[in-house]
Amino acid sequence: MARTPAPGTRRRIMLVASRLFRDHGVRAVGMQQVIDETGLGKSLLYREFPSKDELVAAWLRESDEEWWRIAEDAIDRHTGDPVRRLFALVELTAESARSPGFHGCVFYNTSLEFRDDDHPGRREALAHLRRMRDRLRVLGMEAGAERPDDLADALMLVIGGLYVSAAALGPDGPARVAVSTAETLIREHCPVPAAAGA
Amino acid sequence: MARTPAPGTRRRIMLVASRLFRDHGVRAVGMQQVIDETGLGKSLLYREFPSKDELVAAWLRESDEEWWRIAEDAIDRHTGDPVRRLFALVELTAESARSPGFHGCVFYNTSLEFRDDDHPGRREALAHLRRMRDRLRVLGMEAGAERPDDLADALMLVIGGLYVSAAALGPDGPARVAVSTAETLIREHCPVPAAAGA
DNA sequence: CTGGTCCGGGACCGACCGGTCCAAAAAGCG
DNA sequence: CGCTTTTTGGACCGGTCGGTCCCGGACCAG
Repeated sequence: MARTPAPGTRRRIMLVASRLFRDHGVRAVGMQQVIDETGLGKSLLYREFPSKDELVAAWLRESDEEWWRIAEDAIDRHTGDPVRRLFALVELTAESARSPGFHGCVFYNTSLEFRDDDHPGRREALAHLRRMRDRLRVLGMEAGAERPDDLADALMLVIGGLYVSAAALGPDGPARVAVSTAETLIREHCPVPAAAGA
Repeated sequence: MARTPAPGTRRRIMLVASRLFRDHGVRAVGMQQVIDETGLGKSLLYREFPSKDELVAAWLRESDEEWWRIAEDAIDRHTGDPVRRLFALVELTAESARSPGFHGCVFYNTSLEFRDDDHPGRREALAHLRRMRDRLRVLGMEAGAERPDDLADALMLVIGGLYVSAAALGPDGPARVAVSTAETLIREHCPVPAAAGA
């Protein structure tokens, strides 16, 4: 008998593919390149992922899961302060955009690379973006925003703008005011809880 | 002798290339496709544009020029009202993002497709984005913003977010609050000119 | 008509694309 | 050891990429 169909294989592929897709974009990376950099065989990759499209989709699915693991953790560090919980999500994106070789949000980027709604990668990307929007809306509601939908969408704009402008013009571009801009918008949308005095 | 090296040729190529690149992205469009849809010969295209990279760069250069023609015109429709002049630029981008097959800002998109700083297309794209930032800063200054740089960058975020989110989630996504968000930010940054009374 | 210019577009180039197949090597097991 | 299973990685498939070359026809001036 045989077993051990190599447990770490899938993770190894995903690690390499993730780095390549993130740094260079999906269309700019060939499957041969992924294979070469994993050191694995071609058949092994195509057994794990039946096609490039599926690899892309799986990559975004895992990226989404990882994002929410990190994000919910960051949010949970501010239990009891609903405004800061909302704010944490913006801070997290701003922080990620400050990393050296940053080239934008993989979800936005992939949705732009594949404009056919049937593409599995695009579908995963859009699903993530909708989840972001929803999460912001709920957090905005809990923060007491008068119009949580509007606040969530406004923050989505700031976050999206932060991503693309940091990718294009770097962290010293418009991205530098992202956090303070979000702060302004949150304050505008949330009635002051009469902090200490009034 | 000979002449008439076909005067409208360049424009015809540019028209087709522009539509294809805008709608499908640069990497998704082959030169053969451009040639086929122009109805022109292969040799003619490569005489006018020595390579695809140069065609892309020329496309963005012309798109930039066209943008500023339209934008300055929109701005000039509000002479004497510096706040509305600033606002006009945001309204214009919001309007363009509402067109049916909208797939984002060609400058942001192309800069994301080509991440090598030596790529001529990327260079043109980034140059345009810097011009946007500068123009917003000057308009912000003229509108009496306390910190024109910060206002310009905040508006860049809103505009960038508007583009990507409209491309991904459509005009009913976060893009719908772009104009009102920009309004909020402009008001926040510009000391009220004591409208009528005070 | 003749001579010359311009142009459409197919042949072709080497390279790479995503993907399939398979032979040989490697690794696990008794 | 030998047997089985896994794995490697190259050969190969048809197709497309950007780009070059060039043939034949259209066009025009004389």
